[in-house]
Amino acid sequence: MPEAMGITDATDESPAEARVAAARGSRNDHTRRHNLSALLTAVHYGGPLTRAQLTRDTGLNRSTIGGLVTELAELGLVVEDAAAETGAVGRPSLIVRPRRDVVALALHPDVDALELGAVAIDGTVLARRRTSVSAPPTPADAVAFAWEAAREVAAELDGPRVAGLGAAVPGLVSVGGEVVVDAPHLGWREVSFKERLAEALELPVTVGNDANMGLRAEWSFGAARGIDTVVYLNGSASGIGGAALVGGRMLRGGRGYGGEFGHMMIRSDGERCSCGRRGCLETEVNAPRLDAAAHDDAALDAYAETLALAIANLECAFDPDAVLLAGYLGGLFDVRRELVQQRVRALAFRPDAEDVAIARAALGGNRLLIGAAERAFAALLQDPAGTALTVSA
Amino acid sequence: MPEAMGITDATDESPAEARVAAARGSRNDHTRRHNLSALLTAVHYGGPLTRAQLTRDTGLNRSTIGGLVTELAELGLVVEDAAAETGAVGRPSLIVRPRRDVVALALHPDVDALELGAVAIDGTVLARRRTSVSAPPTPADAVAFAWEAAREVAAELDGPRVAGLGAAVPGLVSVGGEVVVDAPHLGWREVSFKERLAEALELPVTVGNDANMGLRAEWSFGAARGIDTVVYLNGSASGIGGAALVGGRMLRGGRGYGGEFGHMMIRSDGERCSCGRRGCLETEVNAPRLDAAAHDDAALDAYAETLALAIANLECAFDPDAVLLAGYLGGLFDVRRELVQQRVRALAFRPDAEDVAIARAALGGNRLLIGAAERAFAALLQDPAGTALTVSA
DNA sequence: GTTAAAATGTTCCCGCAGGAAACATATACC
DNA sequence: GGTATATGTTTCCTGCGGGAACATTTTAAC
Repeated sequence: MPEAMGITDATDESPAEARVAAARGSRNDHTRRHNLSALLTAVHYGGPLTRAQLTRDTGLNRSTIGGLVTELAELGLVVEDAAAETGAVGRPSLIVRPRRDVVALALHPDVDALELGAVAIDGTVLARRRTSVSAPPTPADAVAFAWEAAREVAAELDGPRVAGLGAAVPGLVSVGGEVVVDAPHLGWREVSFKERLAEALELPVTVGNDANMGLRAEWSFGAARGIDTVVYLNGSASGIGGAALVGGRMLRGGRGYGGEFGHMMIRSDGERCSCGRRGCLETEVNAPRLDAAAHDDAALDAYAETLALAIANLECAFDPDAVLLAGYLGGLFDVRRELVQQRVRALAFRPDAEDVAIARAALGGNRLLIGAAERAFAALLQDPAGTALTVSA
Repeated sequence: MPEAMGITDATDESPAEARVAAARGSRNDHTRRHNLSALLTAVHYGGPLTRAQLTRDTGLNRSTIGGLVTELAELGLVVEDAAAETGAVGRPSLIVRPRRDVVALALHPDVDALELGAVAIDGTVLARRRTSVSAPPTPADAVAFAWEAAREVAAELDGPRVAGLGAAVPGLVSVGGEVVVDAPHLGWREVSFKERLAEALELPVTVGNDANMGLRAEWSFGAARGIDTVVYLNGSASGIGGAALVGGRMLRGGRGYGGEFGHMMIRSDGERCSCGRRGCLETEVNAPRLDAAAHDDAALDAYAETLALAIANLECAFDPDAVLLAGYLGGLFDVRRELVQQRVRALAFRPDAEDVAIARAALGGNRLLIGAAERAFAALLQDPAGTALTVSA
């Protein structure tokens, strides 16, 4: 886990971490929880690891690692395999891997389809169900689909143990995920989606914005793996969704509405946007316009320039280590890669602009499922011994 | 410390917290360090607190608090006073207060002056030295001034114990504070300011951007006290400095150049900025222009409108709980308060825009000294027993 | 004034967590 | 087959916080 070393610690840059520390005393068993979490998290992100590797990574004692791994195995979260052929001198170390029958469900209600997946704790999508819909689904549609698809998926996987369900919703979600405040393309407003899903499925549910889920997935297993300062822009039929990771923390904002980069003003004389302002990025560069310009080089150049301006503005605010483009913005970047990079460098305010990697997102159609599942796994990863799994028959 | 409760925890929104957990095992004595830190931090931010209050706030046992407070007292960091008259039933609880002879030095080199202050661990500025300069000071000037002023201040305070020195520099500072990459108004480029200060003063030194230091101060003892999602804009002779607190974490960016909101594009047909782009906020609204418009209502209205547009853009990205304005932007806000608030609401993309408090920063001339000192205290607050103090005679 | 009640400080002992060392085991190399 | 090396396992130790019992200091009641 060398990438983890780059994260700034609390002393350095996080005043609030220090203040929150004042509010919570620490008991002795917190240590155990923390270390169990550390190990499960390590094999979650790092794939199968030997006990020896875990010992080195954590700095803990061999004997301590032994006890911790045994506890995780007894909890049914990991298995230990005999070592493979390594060719190294010495007793081969046991390989610790997460059990793939521990899964999270991921739900993605969108304008034209409903999709549910079961994702193993190692990040692989084990099963999925998808239904196209002619009209945007209502919350009730989505709950009913989730219930049915969850049953089918559980049967297909032969009784997985489910950590919870994560839902990626294209719209504004309140900061705790309780309420879908406004999902314009779905037509949802002030919907207690989390509660309704939890009641129907009898699972722990987390609901979040789709762009945040997408970035989470890319950070966990995709193009932003282990990079903790990232700006993410996703172009879809429902506009441009944005998200950012700031020093390893997901930008959410006070009410949960942060990261709406699609509505950053990019041309003060631009067209009026549905949000009431002028020249928002998603009004200037959107799917219909790009489709229309598919074979118009000059128009594509202009859109690339606009995208570059947006990226330069975001770099100015966030100074990210990576800018990730997904959806049709990823497509535009593919056909105007050089131009975008060159213009971003020219427009960049800061030195070392070439250090910022602009890249297309990697996970494709699995992105939202993986991200939402990641979100659902978070509680288990943080407290492996204290988080119950639901055996789904 | 009720304000601390609003901070989102790692499960909720901070994927990287989880991953870094994997990289560091926890030993048993980490608990002790954490709890010592919690207590010292509590009295640092919360002022004098009784042991009983600490017991309630931390959830720790009375006996544990007793041991911890005794250790902090033996370290010379706090003193225990007999209780004041409370009128409450029961044995009066001892009052724990930080010792005011524990100080941090704060240095602020600016275009027209050099300033150094000694700030006690309770946040009060105990002593200061200031020198006006006719030309921007060189790094050598600043180091020489710091050395001399530190000696004078130490003499005045009769041998304080110094946690370190923090410097607030108006310019880009690399992420670890090692290098002042570019401070255009000072004319500093690629200066190893931290190392030079540390060698001259023989103290632990931290160097940071002035806007970050300002926001840190406001978060600790000013208008953003305990608010963990904040956008900060400071207008000064050297342009507009920006900073942001994102979920309690200071926005710094991958190289330390984050938060440069002064160079956010605000008018695509605006004037060319020194950074090469057009219509940057600090080109559109700056000190000379505001001075010239001091008695021109229409011009002031226009500048207020531009400021509102910038705030709306920032709200769109950050969804802050508070927007803090300092320097001449605070002045503009004072004379066009209603207009700015009304225009921000009208331009806001999100619902509940009225929840966002726009306010003028509070700490005035002490802000940078307090912020830089806070930064210097951070190591001591995080590890009270493991951080040495320098006795300054 | 005396006594009771309440809140807090202090002391002593316990359980739990990780560390360290000794020992056991499994591989490669000679 | 013996040795060096790396790792798993066992045992004992230290350190930390919790809890109970006791001591102390105040207010309230009579």
